[in-house]
Order: sequence, then C-alpha cells, then structure tokens
Amino acid sequence: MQNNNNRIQIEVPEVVVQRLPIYVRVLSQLLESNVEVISSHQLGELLQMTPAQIRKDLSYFGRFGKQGRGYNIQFLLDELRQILGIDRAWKACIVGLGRLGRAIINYPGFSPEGFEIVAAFDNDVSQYDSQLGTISVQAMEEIARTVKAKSISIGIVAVPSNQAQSVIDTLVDNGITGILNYAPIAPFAPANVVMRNIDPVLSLQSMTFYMKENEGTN
Amino acid sequence: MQNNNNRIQIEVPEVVVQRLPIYVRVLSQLLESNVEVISSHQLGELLQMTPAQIRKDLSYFGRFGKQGRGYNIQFLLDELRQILGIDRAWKACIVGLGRLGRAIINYPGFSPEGFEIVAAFDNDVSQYDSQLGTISVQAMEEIARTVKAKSISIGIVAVPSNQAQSVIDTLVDNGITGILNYAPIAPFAPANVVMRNIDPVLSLQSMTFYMKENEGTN
DNA sequence: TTTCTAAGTTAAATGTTTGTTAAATTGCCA
DNA sequence: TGGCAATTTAACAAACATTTAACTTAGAAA
Repeated sequence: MQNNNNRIQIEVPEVVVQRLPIYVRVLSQLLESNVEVISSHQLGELLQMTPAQIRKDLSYFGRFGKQGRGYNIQFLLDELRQILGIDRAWKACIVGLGRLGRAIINYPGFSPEGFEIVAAFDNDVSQYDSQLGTISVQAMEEIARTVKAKSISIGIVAVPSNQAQSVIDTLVDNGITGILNYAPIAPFAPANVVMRNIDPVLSLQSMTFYMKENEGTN
Repeated sequence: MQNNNNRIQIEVPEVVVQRLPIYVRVLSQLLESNVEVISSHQLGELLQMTPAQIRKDLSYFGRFGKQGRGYNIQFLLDELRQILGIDRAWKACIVGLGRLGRAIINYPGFSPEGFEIVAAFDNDVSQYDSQLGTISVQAMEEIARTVKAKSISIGIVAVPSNQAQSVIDTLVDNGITGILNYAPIAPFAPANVVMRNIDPVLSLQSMTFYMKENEGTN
C-alpha cells in the first residue's frame, strides 16, 4: 500500500515542527564556529536527545544527510529554513504598549530572525509618543486599515487579560493568521489561525510540581 | 499484578503536569464568576479539549469529582494547587538587568501567583540604581551568599546568550533547582534541575511553518 | 577492495488520547 | 415518598501517536 499516489503528504506531528527551530538554532551556532558537518549522534549529544529522534524528525521532510558522513550543516540549515518558512521576512504588528508591549518592541531578537514589527496599536495613543522607536503608534481603530496596507500576517498581543480575547478576535477578523499571545488567558481562535502563547507563570507553575518533592534536601 | 504494593507512584506524564496550571487558571476565573460546580464536558468546551482528557488527567492524582454532578471548583482548585506546589510562595532571583531583565522584574503577573523575585544580580552593578523597585541589585559574586541567605530556589536567567550557560551553571552550583531561562539557547542542566525556556522566536518559527501554506490566499 | 561510519528505514516499545461501560448522584414525576 | 430517567465521573480498553531501537544500505576512508 504505497504512499497513496501523489497528493497525500504524510502529516508531520506538531512536536516535530516545534523541534525544527531548535535544530536551526544549534546548527547556526555550529556554522558560526566553522563546523561544516555533524552527525545525528553529535547533534543529539548537544541537544540532549537521541540520534534516532533527530534522524526520524528530519526524515519527515527529505533526505538531507550523507551516509557514512553526516549532515552538511549549511545545506541542512538552508533546507530547514525553507521548510519552516523562515527563509524570508515576516511582518508583525503589536497590540498593547504597556510595559510589556514596549519591552517586546525593543527586544532585539526578532528582527535578526526575520520577524519585523512594523506597526503598533494601543487604546490610549495620547499616552505615548506617536513615535516609538521607528514605529508609529496608532489607535486600535486603525488595525483593519494598517494590517491590509502593510500586509501584516502576524499579531503580537500584549494587552491586559480582560481585553486579550477581543483583540485576538479583531486581529483574526482582519486577516491575521498567526498570533503570539502574551496575555495569561486560554485564548480562542479559529482552526486556520496559528496561536502561540508566551506565559512564564504557567511555566513556573508546572516547574514547582517537580521541585516540591526535593524540598528539605537542604 | 496489583499496583506493586506501596511505594511506586504511577509516573505522571509531563504533558499532564503542564496542563494542570491551565486548569487552575480557568477554574480560578470560574470561581470569581461565582460558578461552583463544573463538568468535564463544560470545562472541555472552555479549553477546547475533550472531556475524556480532562478526566484522565485528573484521575492521575485522585478522585475529585462527583458522578452525576461534576467537579466542585473550590475543592478541585485547592487540590490542584497543592499538587502543583503552588499553595505556597516561592522565592526567585533574577540574573541580568538589561531591558529584558527589568521588564521581567516589573511584570506584575508573578507575585499574585506566589512567585516573588527577592534578589537581582548583574555584572555591572554601577549601571543601575543599587535599588530597583524594592529589590537591591547585587554583583554576580553575591549569588552564592544571597541564594543561601534568602533560601531562593528559582533562578530567572535574562542575560545575553553568550553568558547564559555559565550563569545557569552558577545558579545550579548554588542550589537552585528550577530555572526559567529567557536566553535563546539550548541550555544544559543536570537532571535534578527543572528547566523552562521562554523563547518567543522559537514560537514564531514554528508558527510560520503552518502559515506559509495559506499565503497567497489574498 | 575492504572496513568502518552513519543515514535512512522499518519495526517494536512506549506514551497519550479517546471511547466505552459501570456505578454513583441528582432531579423529576407519579 | 419511591422509583425512574438523565447526567456525569472513574475505570477500563482500544486506538492512535511518538519515541527508541534494530536493521539495511550508501558513502568515505584506508
């Protein structure tokens, strides 16, 4: 029963997709250190995972290695970047310019990776300079127009919890298909929208589950 | 073959542990809205997951519901908080007081959940006020002493990537057993240390995988 | 060549989610 | 009040997904 002809691409598990960016990051570092080739075994060592998993993950997308030798890092990187869609720039807007929002705008890690924040929205425009860095701050009502005009596809949500869902709805209504949500809520979005939550409190709360046992080992 | 006597607690899957804080959050909100009882079905509706999963997750830890009725929210909340170890306060320190570090210190979401940042460290103490909010900024060399003196168990890492691993090592050497890492690296820590990474770029990079297909649906 | 290494692939083991059944609780109606 | 129907958990079982291990084959080096 032979890979049903043509058009059926075997579904890639979401966990696998989430590991690809980690591979990209480590491979980039290796490349900067002038390493040219790496084996699944060495990579597994670096990332604390089994070589089998790395090979399996990559095999969902093609054959990138050379048997007896390993993976050419530059080649694998190019392929992975293309697979992930990070071989080009993505435009994002941010909603909410409180402390958190401003910290996000100023975070220098996005643009080197091709994620550019090109618009910023807030309820209370007067509160801030109309200019924040190189980005102008606009009223929420401008979302529809600006998202279209600048063909923005990613929305970053940094408003208070009680406003977050309605902001998400607005973004979705205006054609945003990816949302990075920093509000501590369980957000809802239609299935064709990709949601990612950044929520340090949840991380801490699942952390302490494992810590409480070792307590008293003073 | 009967649950091997006494001391073997059935291992709880990590995914399950990571979902518990989400339950806690939603249940808290419901309680504030004066809802007293909820069924797995209703809760599943709210969280976009199957009732079966919720019941299974909870059943790892005990019997919290009443058949024919559902879960008493206050009771379930108390139990979950205890299970997660968030029924008490946890002390954390932060290392790195650049833009990101200062944003984290000022983030108002931690302390209501019982996570208190009680110390802050940076290489360049002179750069900042010796006082940052209510916390005094100390030199890195003080980590050992302060962590012990204040019995801090969680470390938050907000230093540049190239320093992150060595900071993590230092924290671990001084008895920190939980690390919330904001540096975009693949960090290493011994198995008895719980690591959580906050890395919005990784989130975005796995997001675009799903977005690149729908492009051109202008 | 021959030997060795390491990817790619298949299969087994493990882990996770979902569906099903039985038992418990509640509320309603006679 | 008593009994019946509806609801819902808990437990068990089955289906599904993911990870790991084992095997096969290609390529590199000697």
